[in-house]
Amino acid sequence: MAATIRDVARRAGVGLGTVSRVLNNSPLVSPVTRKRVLDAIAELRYSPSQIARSFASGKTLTVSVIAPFFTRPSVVERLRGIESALHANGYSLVVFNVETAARRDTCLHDISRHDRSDGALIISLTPREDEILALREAGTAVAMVDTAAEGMYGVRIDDIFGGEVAVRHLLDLGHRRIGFVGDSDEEVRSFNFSSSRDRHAGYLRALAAAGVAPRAEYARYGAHGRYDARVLARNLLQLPEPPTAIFAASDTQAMGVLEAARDLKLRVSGDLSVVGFDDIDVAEYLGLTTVQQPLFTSGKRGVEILLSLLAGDPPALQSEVLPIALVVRATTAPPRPT
Amino acid sequence: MAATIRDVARRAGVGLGTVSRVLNNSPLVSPVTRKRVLDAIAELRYSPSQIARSFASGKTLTVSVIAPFFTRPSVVERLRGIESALHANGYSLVVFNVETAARRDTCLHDISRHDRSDGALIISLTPREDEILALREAGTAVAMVDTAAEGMYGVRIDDIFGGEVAVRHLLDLGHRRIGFVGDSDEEVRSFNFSSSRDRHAGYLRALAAAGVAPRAEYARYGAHGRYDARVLARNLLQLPEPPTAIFAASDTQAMGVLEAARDLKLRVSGDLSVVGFDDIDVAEYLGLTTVQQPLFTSGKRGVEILLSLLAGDPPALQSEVLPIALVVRATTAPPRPT
DNA sequence: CTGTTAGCGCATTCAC
DNA sequence: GTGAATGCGCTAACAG
Repeated sequence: MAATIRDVARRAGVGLGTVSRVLNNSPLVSPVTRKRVLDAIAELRYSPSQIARSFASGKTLTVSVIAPFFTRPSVVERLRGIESALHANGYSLVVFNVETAARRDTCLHDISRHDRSDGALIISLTPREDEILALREAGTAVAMVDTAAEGMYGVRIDDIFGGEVAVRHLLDLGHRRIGFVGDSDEEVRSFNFSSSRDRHAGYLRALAAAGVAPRAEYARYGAHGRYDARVLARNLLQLPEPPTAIFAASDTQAMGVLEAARDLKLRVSGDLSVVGFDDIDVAEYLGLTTVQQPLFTSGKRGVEILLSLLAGDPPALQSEVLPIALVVRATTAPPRPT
Repeated sequence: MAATIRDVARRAGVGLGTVSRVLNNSPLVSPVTRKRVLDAIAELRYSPSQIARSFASGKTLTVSVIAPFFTRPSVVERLRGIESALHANGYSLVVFNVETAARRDTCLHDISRHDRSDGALIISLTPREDEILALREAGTAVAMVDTAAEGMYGVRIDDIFGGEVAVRHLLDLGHRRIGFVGDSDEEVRSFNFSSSRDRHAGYLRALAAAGVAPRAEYARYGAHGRYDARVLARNLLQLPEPPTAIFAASDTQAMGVLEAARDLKLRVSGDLSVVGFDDIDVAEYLGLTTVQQPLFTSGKRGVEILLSLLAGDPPALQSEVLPIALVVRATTAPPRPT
């Protein structure tokens, strides 16, 4: 039914290879021949079979991306950067949404059978050592976005520093009783996320630098999302000596904190200061003070790194670190004088 | 480097076709032979080449989805439903993000070369007649999500009814001066979106049913998103006789309306009632009254429809209509007595 | 510059 | 039940 390259060759009265050359923009074709071929292609409404092409060339012009919870605004924005860069380079994007630990493992395993795609992008998930080994052994081209791992190329931010910046801001405002709401250990472990943990480390570091002793009861962990964060924050705020400020490991969790404040009729920033992380779209709407990171750019850079890997010239830096910035809005202020 | 089916055959001491049969779970293989083959596969760590497989079989086990502005929360949620259903059926998902009219056209055109994928899902975009023709001619399997078009299968909601429900709610509360904020004609035209237009039609219908004469100056259109909606709503609210309620064509635009109210120090719902559409995640956070539609389900159903199409037994209904529901929250109340 | 050839790895006929 | 043979449509390497 559909015309093949052979039909075109016959129609144009040329060899099969010549058509192929025209298709691939080889310079080794005389203008007249090229035109004849192009005419035949147009007349036959020929369109080359991508699968056959991939099969013969070994290249699929497709990249897989493994995205945990791809509905999270921060992930979506990274994906947008990825899709955009990929499309600009003629690549297609196949998406794997990881919402369970089991799927995390199978996805990470499957990409080593580098077959359906030329390479993979891994968002936020850190491969374990054995997985890294398998990937390397299989020779799969991989770029990591928002994480780093031994010997892997990628782009990320300094989450520890980010946490530090957020908490230092609160300290500078005069807060001393500062809470933290982040991802549960279980979640961190089963997916091997690192950002919440690192941001917590930054929180501790900032406290230490200011000579403020951390209190165990001020750090709470739950499933990512508004709902858990809301409960955790409520608990925090009902402590005998509640924190005057809370640093949430993400803007989404910060929203839960804001809800908790609302629940308890606390005024933000009067009674409670809140800092988030990511600067997702709604943060501005909410007037949320947060740590901004270049989400779109991270996806874009991830693609660029992957493409250089595929092209055979790895980037100079293994792990590129993107800049972050504190965005001060309306949810932070000095604590109420006691 | 990687083992092929031939290696496995040799290793197992069987013919090449037998291995293929084992791979495809053909019953025409004796248990002992099957075991021998499976052992060889395991020993060689063989994994069949998907491209070769697709090439030989003509099936790619991949579905393309064309999503306009896939960062919009409503679209993301549909995508999640799509990814989930696709994965459950062993299909991969390749995503095309459409953010310009030009890309809309090329994407819609490209899927007719049904080659890289077995079929396509089109979200929210309505193909024009010539595009439908091309799709049909090419024999591409397509399911539409959130739109409908002559002769195409798909799943959607009744947006006109949805608009009507929203506005009737406002009328029931006693509002008579009701504004509308929706997508600009230009946007609607270049992408061929239909939902905003339909919801506006529902708005008019509800007004008519209540015997309220529509006022041209009460309907404003701009680019989708908070920013334009905010400006439009501000204009609306600064009219000599401003509306007491505004129906926004989407929750995102409703957020812009809420911002406008904040700008003008109007209290929602005291001074102004607001209704959105979609019931995206933040709607609950905002206490936004809105029209809920089954986003995840729409994606899931879209996939199911597409798969039946691919399986050769088209669904009974061409265009399935999903239910919607008014969710009354805190942004609507009776108008202030005059 | 151009035509011809040999596979890419597998599914799918066929004979046996 | 099983093995061998053909071809999917194209690219790449080779002669010319």
